[in-house]
Amino acid sequence: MNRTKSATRRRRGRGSAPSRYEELLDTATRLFAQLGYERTTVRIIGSELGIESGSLYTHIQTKDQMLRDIVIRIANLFFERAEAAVTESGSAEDRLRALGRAHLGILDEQRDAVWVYYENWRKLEGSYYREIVSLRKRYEEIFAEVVQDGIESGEFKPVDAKWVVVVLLSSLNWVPQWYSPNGPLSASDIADSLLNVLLTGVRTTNDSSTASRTNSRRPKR
Amino acid sequence: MNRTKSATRRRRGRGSAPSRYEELLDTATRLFAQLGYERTTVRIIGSELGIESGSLYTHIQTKDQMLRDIVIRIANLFFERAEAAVTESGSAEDRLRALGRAHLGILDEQRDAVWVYYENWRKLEGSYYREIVSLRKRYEEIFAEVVQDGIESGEFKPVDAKWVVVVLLSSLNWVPQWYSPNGPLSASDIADSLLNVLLTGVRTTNDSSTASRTNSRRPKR
Amino acid sequence: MNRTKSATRRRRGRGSAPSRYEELLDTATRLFAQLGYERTTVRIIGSELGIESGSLYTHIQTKDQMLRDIVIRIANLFFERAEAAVTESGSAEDRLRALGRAHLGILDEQRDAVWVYYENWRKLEGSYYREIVSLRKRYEEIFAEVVQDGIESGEFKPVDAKWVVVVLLSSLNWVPQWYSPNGPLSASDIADSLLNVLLTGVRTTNDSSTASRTNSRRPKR
Amino acid sequence: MNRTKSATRRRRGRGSAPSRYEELLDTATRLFAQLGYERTTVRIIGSELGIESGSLYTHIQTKDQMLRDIVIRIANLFFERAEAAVTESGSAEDRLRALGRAHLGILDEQRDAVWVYYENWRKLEGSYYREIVSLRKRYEEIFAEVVQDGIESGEFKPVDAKWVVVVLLSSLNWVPQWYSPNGPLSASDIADSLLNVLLTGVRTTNDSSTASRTNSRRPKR
DNA sequence: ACCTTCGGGACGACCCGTTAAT
DNA sequence: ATTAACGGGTCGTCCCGAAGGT
Repeated sequence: MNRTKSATRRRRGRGSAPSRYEELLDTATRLFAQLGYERTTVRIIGSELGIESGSLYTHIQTKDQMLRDIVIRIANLFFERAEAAVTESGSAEDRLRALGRAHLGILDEQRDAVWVYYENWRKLEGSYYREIVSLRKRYEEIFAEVVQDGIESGEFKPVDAKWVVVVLLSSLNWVPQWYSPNGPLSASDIADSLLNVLLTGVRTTNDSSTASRTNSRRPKR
Repeated sequence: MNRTKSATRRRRGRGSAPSRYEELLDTATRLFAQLGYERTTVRIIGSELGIESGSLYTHIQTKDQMLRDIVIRIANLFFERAEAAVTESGSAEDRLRALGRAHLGILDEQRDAVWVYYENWRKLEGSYYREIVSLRKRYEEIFAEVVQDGIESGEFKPVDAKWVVVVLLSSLNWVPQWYSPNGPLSASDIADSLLNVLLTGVRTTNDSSTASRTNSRRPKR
Repeated sequence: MNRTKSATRRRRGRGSAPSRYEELLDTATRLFAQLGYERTTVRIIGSELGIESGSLYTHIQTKDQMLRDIVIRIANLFFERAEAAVTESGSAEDRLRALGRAHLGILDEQRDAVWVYYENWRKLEGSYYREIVSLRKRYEEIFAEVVQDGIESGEFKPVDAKWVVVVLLSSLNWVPQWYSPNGPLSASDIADSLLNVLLTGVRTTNDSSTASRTNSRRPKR
Repeated sequence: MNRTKSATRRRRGRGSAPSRYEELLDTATRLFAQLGYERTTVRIIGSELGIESGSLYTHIQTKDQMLRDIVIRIANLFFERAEAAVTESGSAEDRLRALGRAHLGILDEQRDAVWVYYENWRKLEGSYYREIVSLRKRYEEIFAEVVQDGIESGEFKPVDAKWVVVVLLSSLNWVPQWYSPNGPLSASDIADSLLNVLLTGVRTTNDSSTASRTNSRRPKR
């Protein structure tokens, strides 16, 4: 309980008492992350909060409304932080790094909620699902534009922006799968390390013809 | 159903009729992938096969034993194919490309099973879970060794092999999230495109000092 | 709500403000009539009144005490009005018509409460149930006495008073099942129309022997 | 259990084994009649049948589907029997008596189901509700036509057919409220007694002017 | 060998009438 | 009058087993 409250407080800033619903949502988030949405019963959520499962329904409408709330909040947060990150002027590389740090910063702050988001967003129904799909698409476009900018300005090689975005977002999105918050690496460290690899590449010789060689043997879409 | 049966036959080769259990497993795999494990009831599986749910239990022990079977088979398959891929001699790059193609080739062949694997391996209990963890670890090591080889032979830059593996495996593992089998891209295409980005990098100038710069400014969480 | 309040005022007369309890009871009555007792939750009643369900319990003891109150009031009202109707002197027919008008007049004034009464009186427990049974019995006796009077005075045919009462009370009791207050018929109209049928009969020829004929042929079952 | 089975057998005739569903429906009917639909839980139904509540759902879809089934069957039965009753030729009176006997005959055969029908038909949803409304309307029309025939042939007085039907159907519909199957009266007895009252009337003098007198003295609401 | 029928028994989400603290 | 909760209920669904039919 202490943990829950302090987490809420941290997120919502000092002084403002977190509403009971926010506390429930925090607990639910943690449990959904630990056990999975389906395996987390309302009884478990209740007992974690020290109340009966029925009492939950003083504050929530349905279990899946909680999931929706968690998912939509995070999807919006990703989008907003990304927008904020690219408004800062700077080189394409700087902005890409800002995007990476913003992305993993959210993971750092809201680990459980992010995990719940990744695992469950496809389960949302109808309009909620479509809203998420749309947000995810616009999120990708923010990345793609930065890469495109870099290519056009000559800062980046004339690669296919799409594949760069795929590699970058894959790397970022996969982090929750292996990242342990107690490890020595901060979110920024990871973002920079991943970007270093992506930006620098691996091959010693700058044989840029290789790309076209391998790519050329398929007519492409 | 035709699709299911022929898929089974293809996989088992030699025209041998698939056992009833294999048919059940194929159907279950498809449903677990479509609906999720928890939302797939034994009644749904049965009705998809044209039998009652109770009749399933002539062939299986429990529902989660089916899941175990699917997951473990795929985990082993990934490992075996990777091992096979690196025994072929060749440059580090060639072997890395072979690993990528092998990885995505499995996705191509067994899309549903692979998805089920990704989504559910963490749910396995005790020794099964540990078996998977171990297989995944050894799988990563195969990748790491190739990268390390490349670095030592001078074929690759003296980067941190770990991060290269992270980026590569992330990119590969994330493919199921966006890959549509009806699209114009084959598994090999994708593997090569991803590797091109990784090997070549993005930045025009090879300012390798950037890495240390950005990494050094760590205040930490 | 306006409707409810004015209805209450009308019923209690003398301009005295209806107590809060009366307001609750009016709202509950309306909801019990619309949704049925079981389907009307205390939360619905509260929200209709603009308060929380818990706040209801400042005014009431239990939900079923409200039901009791509604039912008993109506049962008493039926009885009292019937008693008042027969004290007026007049022919048996006049008194029967007065009874009919009184009965349907209550329906007109307190449609919802009457409906609640009909639908739920059997659910009352123990002494409350017995009280209602007794009131209903005495109510019937008032009707039976008037019919008996009419027979003995020669105003009515020498029929079995019991069956006359059954037909009359059935007709009156069934009115709520089809009566719409917005229709063109007043309670008095209906009472008179029903009594006209009952008093006059349907058959053209006054073959009073028919009654015994049909009744006599039956040992049956 | 014995009671249930024999009741089923009686209705379905000898030899044909009643399906399990029919048995459940019989038990549910009895309980719905005794306790009311809302107060009859699936657990009670199960325990009455000697099985767990969950096992009920091998045979039924939902609790309210059982209610629907009971109600619709009875509504149809009323309609079919009425249609059969009027196809027999005879005087209007004969046909009216046949209708009355048919109506109460159903009550006699299926007391509980009829009661459940009366108490719950309004709770059916959407199309089911509309189906019942329609059946009830056509049922009334059968009665109205017979009365109209009687009037036109001169067998009945030139009264308003509508009110005759109201009185007759009210009397018949109200019977379940007071009828005890163990009493000395058969369904046919009751039907005939009610019809005697209705056909013969109560008033000694056949003063047919009364109707207009009483009706005219009210201007209407 | 394969399937059906019938069932067990636990548990799912959710809702009930009601109370205590404020 | 509110807010939060209780505690036991609701219907419905789950996975699984056993008996028996072919």
